[in-house]
Amino acid sequence: MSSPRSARNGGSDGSSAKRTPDAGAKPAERGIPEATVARLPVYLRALTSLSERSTATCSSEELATAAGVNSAKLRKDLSYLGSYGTRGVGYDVEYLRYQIAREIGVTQDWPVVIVGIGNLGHALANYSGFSSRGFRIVALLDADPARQGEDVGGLGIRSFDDLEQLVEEQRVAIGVIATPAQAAQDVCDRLVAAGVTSILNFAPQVLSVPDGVDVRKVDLSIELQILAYHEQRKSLAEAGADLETIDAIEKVI
Amino acid sequence: MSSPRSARNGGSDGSSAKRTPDAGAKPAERGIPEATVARLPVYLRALTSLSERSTATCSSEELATAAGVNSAKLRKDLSYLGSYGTRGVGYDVEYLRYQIAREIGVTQDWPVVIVGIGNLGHALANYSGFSSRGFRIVALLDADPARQGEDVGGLGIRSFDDLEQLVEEQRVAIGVIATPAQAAQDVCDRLVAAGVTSILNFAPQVLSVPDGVDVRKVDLSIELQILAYHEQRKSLAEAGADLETIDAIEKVI
DNA sequence: AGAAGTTTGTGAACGTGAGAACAAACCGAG
DNA sequence: CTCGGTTTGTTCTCACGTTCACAAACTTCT
Repeated sequence: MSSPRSARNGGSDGSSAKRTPDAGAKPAERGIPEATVARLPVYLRALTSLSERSTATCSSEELATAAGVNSAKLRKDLSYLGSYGTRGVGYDVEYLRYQIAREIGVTQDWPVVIVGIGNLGHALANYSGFSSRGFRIVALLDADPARQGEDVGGLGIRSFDDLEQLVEEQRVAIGVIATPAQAAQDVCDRLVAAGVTSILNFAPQVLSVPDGVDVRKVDLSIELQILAYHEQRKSLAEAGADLETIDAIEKVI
Repeated sequence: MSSPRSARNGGSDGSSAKRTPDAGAKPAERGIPEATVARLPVYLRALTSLSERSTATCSSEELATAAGVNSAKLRKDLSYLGSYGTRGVGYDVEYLRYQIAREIGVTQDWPVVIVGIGNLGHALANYSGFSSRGFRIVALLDADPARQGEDVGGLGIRSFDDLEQLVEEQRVAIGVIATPAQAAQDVCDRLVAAGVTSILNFAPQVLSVPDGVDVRKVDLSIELQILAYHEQRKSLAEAGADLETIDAIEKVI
């Protein structure tokens, strides 16, 4: 895994983007475990929800329930950020919310470009959850001239050739790929060359990127297939048969 | 976690749906590790791609590269399914592809309902990756009468009230939720009551379901936030400053 | 047939994550 | 001020996942 161009995918649960274990020189470098990082946005959302209901403080138990995890895990996750709670009392909702937002980095604004404005691209462009959480879509790009000029969610679709200029001018660090699979790697290469260092990939395609670039993938059909696996097991189990036997028989066939 | 209605979310990397550890009576029960299950669809896709290029056999190294993992992990994953390779030679592409497809359960056809046909629902309904991989969308449901009747990808949008009848008649086991967050739990409850036992949730909302029901979530803004976290660390590191110091200073403020 | 070269499958070491349990710290009542 | 109740932060243990390393098994060449 020391090639200059290694795919940074894998991980334990479908989508992922692990940083190289030894990204820095120091051994620990105050690193928050990846599993915890993935849960922080969930806590943030739960806190926002509590805040909207004018809740001033909450216990780890309440917050954990709202976030769908157990309280021990929650407390351990929060302990990586620091000691922001008060024993015997709980957490101040607003304070904790700000601390998590700061740790994730969503107190600042992140400009984002979306490439590939098909069905999915349209949905992403219209998704309000981005702007409300520190992300600002600065451009919608598509290689197809027929689509260019069309207005989607208040933004015009522009040529993919505008990419380099855009990234430089607006300091875009995050790109979203919503193109067909066969175009994904080329688009990815252009994004990286233009200076994008974080990519969210919706195309069903393994992307290979140089070190220092993070890729996370969201793959709809993979999620369904994982569900299908469990569903199949359920129906087999329901049939009251011994799973090993069935598998053994099927394999012989 | 023994409540009759426990949220089955969490997991190490964003989206997930762990089964209860002791789902069956036996200790092992030929269970394939969850992390492996999540990668099988990736291998399946890589094999399909190789097959389309008329490749008859491949080594674990080749397949691993195509799937974006390292070869040791690939071999270990495949070893949970059985011994389908030949030492000194590699794997027969077609044979292995069928074995993985059978293990996942995509050799059969899975009827799927999609609830909530907004922007995202439209995109999902038009996504060709479902049908080509063993999933058949049997209905698009929406509670909004204004949307009902509209044709999306060859299917008419129907009333959400048709759900129960549909699930029974077509033996639907998998449901996709693409509604706004505030409707998600209600829709989820209706789906479960109707007999759906696997749910793919796109709404930014923690769902609570009874035991025996699997939920996987796909959350776009969470993925972006995870990227933002790493992006922030990158820019701090690039500034050449000691991360601990910066964090310490910011926290005092 | 035997030797040399490949490649799989797996045992063992290592690292990471989850959960239980508990001491430390805080609040409020008396 | 002290005591009892509450809740956090942390330690310890166990389970899971990843990676290394190598024997077993196969092919090919001589």
